[in-house]
Amino acid sequence: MLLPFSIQAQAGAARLSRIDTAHGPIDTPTFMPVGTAATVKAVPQDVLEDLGARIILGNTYHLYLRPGHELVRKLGGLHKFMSWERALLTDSGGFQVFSLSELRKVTEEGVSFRSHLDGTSHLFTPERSMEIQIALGADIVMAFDECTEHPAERDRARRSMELTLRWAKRSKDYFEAHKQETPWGDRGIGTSGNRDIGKTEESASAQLGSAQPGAAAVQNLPKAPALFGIVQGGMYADLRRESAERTVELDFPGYAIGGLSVGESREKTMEMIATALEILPKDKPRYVMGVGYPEEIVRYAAMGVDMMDCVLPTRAARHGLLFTSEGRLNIKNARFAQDQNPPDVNCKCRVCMRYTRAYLRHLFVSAEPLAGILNTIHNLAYYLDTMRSVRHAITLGDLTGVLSGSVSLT
RNA sequence: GCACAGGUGACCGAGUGGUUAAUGGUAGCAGACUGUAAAUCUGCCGCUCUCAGGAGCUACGGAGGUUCGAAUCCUCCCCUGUGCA
Repeated sequence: MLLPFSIQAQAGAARLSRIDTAHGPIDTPTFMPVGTAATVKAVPQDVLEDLGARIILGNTYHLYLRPGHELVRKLGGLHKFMSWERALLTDSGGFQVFSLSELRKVTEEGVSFRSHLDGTSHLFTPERSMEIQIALGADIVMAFDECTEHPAERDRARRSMELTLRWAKRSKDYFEAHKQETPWGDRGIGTSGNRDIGKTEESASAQLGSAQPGAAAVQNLPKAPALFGIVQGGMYADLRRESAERTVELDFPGYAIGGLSVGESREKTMEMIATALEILPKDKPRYVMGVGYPEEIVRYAAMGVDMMDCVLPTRAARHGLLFTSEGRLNIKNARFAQDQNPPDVNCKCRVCMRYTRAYLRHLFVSAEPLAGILNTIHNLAYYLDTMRSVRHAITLGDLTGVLSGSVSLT
């Protein structure tokens, strides 16, 4: 089995499920912190573990340029390199087609980038992206796609979608032929020497009475990574539908919806997600890439999305924006200078349990490195707790509380 | 006391006769951030009004003066730094 996916509870369209990877289980709906350059910026790996992150992202383009995927392979793969024994998903570089649009040229063959680091030229193709992601050793590999810009004319969105479909096929062909070449190979969970990697709070409680979570799970752990296809289609519902259908025909163990949150309205984002979800198989993980604000990810989870990632909690934290149960607060604002409350009075994270807004503001205003660290830890705690409360709500069969934002995060 | 060098908006610091309310930094105030070229970027930053296009006032140590016009030139005064007594 490439990527065991078991749905344990449902509430409306939302599903509580468990994905088993060679590097541990993932309870979904899940939020995946972004660790582009083999680090979730400002957060040590052990803290990510404590916060309950089961899977984080890495980036093909960035890690290929520095330190280089062959070096990472030589050093035992990305998990070992960065000392992260839980699951990893690598983005294919498709988003950089969008974000580095000034530095690249797209052809049928692939995308040639001029490195943002030193200006040198590099050709990324679906095959190359797969090779790099396999060398890095991701548990979940993303097909190489073209993240369509917004706005895009219908014809442009269609051509982009078609290109992504052709690249998806090439990605899959190369991936299937080489997926055994990961640095971790057939090394299972048993040899990782990791702590409690096999169990999660949800799976432990959901499987009461059964064998210890780890033992049963080890049986059918994947021996190779899984490749996800990506739905594109711009902001056109019929193209999204067609993209979803034709991507499903290629048959992947999981599907992503990409090309969203690129400038369109939130209503449009929802519409595109809903459209794709109608087509994507319900018995496989469904991942919306690059979203969103806390209210948004709750919303999408309620619609049946299983996985999401976003730089927002980490980047905004480094810029002084904190997400809390009472809304967003810009910690650098003068009104917090003497505020002795924790960042979020309803949050039990290590930052909120220990520090005041006044202190965090001082750190930020003083440009102390600790400001970004503490802010990021809180924001990730808030996101991960939010998803935890969503999962809990699914087991109770009622998402109205989390959707209205009135649910406690503990 | 003498000789140099200086005194510019909260601070540092350009400008040395006219598009100068005055370049830049810093500090301050606010905003943005969605598969990370982001610990980044943007706006405001003398005062008072404003139909938001502007209008009026006050400003370059102090007081006079020259000039159509002065932060910029002249005189005196005050203050700071360095050196010599």
